[in-house]
Amino acid sequence: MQLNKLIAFHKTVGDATRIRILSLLAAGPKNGQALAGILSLSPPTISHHLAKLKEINLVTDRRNKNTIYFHLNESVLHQYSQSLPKLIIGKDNPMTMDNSLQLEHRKIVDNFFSDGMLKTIPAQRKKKMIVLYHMAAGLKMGRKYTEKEINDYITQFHPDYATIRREFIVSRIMHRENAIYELNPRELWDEIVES
Amino acid sequence: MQLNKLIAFHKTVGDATRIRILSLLAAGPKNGQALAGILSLSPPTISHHLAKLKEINLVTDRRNKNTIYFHLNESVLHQYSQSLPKLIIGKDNPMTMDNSLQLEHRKIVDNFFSDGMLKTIPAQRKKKMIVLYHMAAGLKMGRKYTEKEINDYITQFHPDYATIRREFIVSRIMHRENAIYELNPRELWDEIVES
DNA sequence: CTTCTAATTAGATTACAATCTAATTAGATA
DNA sequence: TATCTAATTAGATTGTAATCTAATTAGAAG
Repeated sequence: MQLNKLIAFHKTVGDATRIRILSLLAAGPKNGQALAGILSLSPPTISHHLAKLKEINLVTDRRNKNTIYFHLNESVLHQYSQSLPKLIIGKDNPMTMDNSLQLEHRKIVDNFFSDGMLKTIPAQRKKKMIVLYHMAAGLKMGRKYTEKEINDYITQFHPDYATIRREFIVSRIMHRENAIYELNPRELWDEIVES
Repeated sequence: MQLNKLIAFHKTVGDATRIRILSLLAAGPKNGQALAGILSLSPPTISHHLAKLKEINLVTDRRNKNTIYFHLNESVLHQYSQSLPKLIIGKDNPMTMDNSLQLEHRKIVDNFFSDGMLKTIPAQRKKKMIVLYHMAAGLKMGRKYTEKEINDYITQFHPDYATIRREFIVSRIMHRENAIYELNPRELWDEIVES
């Protein structure tokens, strides 16, 4: 799947009329005039859109007597939909936080935690980051937390919630806005932990 | 995820320049001038594209001194990429059947299909089974099909519908009774493909 | 408070895309 | 062959979007 076709796919599909056509075809093949009627558009306009959809093989046509029926090609839809993340970041599945825990990370976590409690805050930057990362894994991306909620959450790992809460901010794992706390996007974390 | 945002996503991402920006940001955060330099575009043009990417939250920005670093938000990319098939055909995975496509199956399918069309019918039994299995995934379990419907359906993958229709029968993916075609129960398939 | 740097906004240009009406084509059927 | 139907092509109009230069803003740093 090369770049140009993938861009063409997204451009083609980034149009309300064409999305409506695809939705209609998903229910079964239809001919041009039927589509024109349902969508209140002229036959040439439908022809125009179908031509674009056919260009990328999202739609195929089959004639029966005088009428041409247009069919949705579902597998092309799936193929293209899955290709963009693959192209941009080299994979198609979001990895979960714990998937990124390599053996080394696991060791460090085992060393610094006992029965789930953080024994001491690591002095080494990298180890500290891994430990913070581990604790933050239980917070929900996109959720907003009050300061009290954060404090309560942190005390499940360590009594000194103030220090650790501060570390979450300075390490840029979280940010605070008007006393509301929230996780930063995942990709930012990676950059931090790798560094 | 509502329609308008999804269309906006595809429109936004259906542009070569923005794809290049996203690819660059996937390697790590960059500031505007860096992007302008790499892409040989003016800073206002970069600003324009980044504004569109920020509108749909694909990109976030964070200031450090005088420089603003732009970050890719991977999870948004995944979310949107998976939403289109869900919207159009009511699910995001190619059929329950295709869920069983392991990596190996995926590779074979990618090899034998190009833009949804079957390039050649595999000679190896196992590969042929996987390819047939893939094509049959768009048929509905329990539904009865006329021969013409089956022919029409198959031509979306390959012009030689007669051969493939016969393969469906001999492989026991489908059966025919009084010129009516119907899928065999799933559990029969598994046994066939694994064997 | 002035100056520097990076980013954005304003405004213009150019290219492309959605839609229409009118004309044309491709097959089917009589 | 003549005619009918559905689809496409031609050509015009209108709207949107990519890109540039020039002017402006937002912070940082002296």
